[in-house]
Amino acid sequence: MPELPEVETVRRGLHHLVSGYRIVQANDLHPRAVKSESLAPLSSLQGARITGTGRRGKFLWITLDRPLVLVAHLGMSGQFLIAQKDRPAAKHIRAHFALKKSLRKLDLVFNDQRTFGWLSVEEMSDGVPTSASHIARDPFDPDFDFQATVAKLAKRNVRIKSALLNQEIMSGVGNIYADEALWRAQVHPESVTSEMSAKKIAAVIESATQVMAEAIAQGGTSFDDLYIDVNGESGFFDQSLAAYGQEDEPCPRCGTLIKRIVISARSSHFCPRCQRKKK
DNA sequence: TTATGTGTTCCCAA
DNA sequence: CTTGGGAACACATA
Repeated sequence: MPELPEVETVRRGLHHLVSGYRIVQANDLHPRAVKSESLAPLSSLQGARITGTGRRGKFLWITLDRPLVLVAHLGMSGQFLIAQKDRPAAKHIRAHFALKKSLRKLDLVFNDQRTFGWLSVEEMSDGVPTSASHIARDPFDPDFDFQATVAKLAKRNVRIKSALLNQEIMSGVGNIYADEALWRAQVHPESVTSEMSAKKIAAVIESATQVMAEAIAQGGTSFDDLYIDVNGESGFFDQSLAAYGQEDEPCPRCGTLIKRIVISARSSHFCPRCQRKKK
């Protein structure tokens, strides 16, 4: 399931490959492919030219030469793929776009095994599509307010792991990068935010930003071919994971075996020696 | 057959 | 009204 680094990898790929192309044809191929709140069906985008891309947290959008955007959320398994002859056809295609730029033609598909992802046609409001208006800025947003985010976390009464997954406090972090950020900051995932020092909270945000920046540089994390970019390529950050998915493997910092616990129905991986609740 | 999964939203209780 | 926790959503794989 794509988190910010994977969504950003997809956005960059799309930006590079489809900017300037005109949507010749657009069709949804599954009843849940397009959000019910969508202002219009995908077919209404026929004739529009793609001018660029945008992202906040895990929400992604394609801008057009009209006052509407095509918004996408990849959910747990959504993919944008450029069809290529030498690649087997994707098995869960939910939407298809035929694109054209002078004599060049491209087929862009939205593929999604688990159908938690969606597309929708929306208006922009305050710099983001309406469906993302409740999503907090991510740490790569030029207007991200670091101190305000520390303060917001400090007054919550939740476990830090849950707070990191809350996209209304700070967006972009999912289960993988939450575990990695906490490992780097040496914070126990069950530490309660209101009991943490501002310095510790700041360290967690800094670690999250740093680990996501490194992951973007590696093209994201791919465990299997569920996460791949628009060209079908996997990212390499899985080789750099210190905690996530490393149950019973030695902590890269101290050698203690990484432990797995469940916090609000999600797996959390941490080092029981260097991530203590009291610190 | 059962457990698990990179996410979000909705419902309920405090 | 606000906040936090858990279930639900759907499908594939181990």
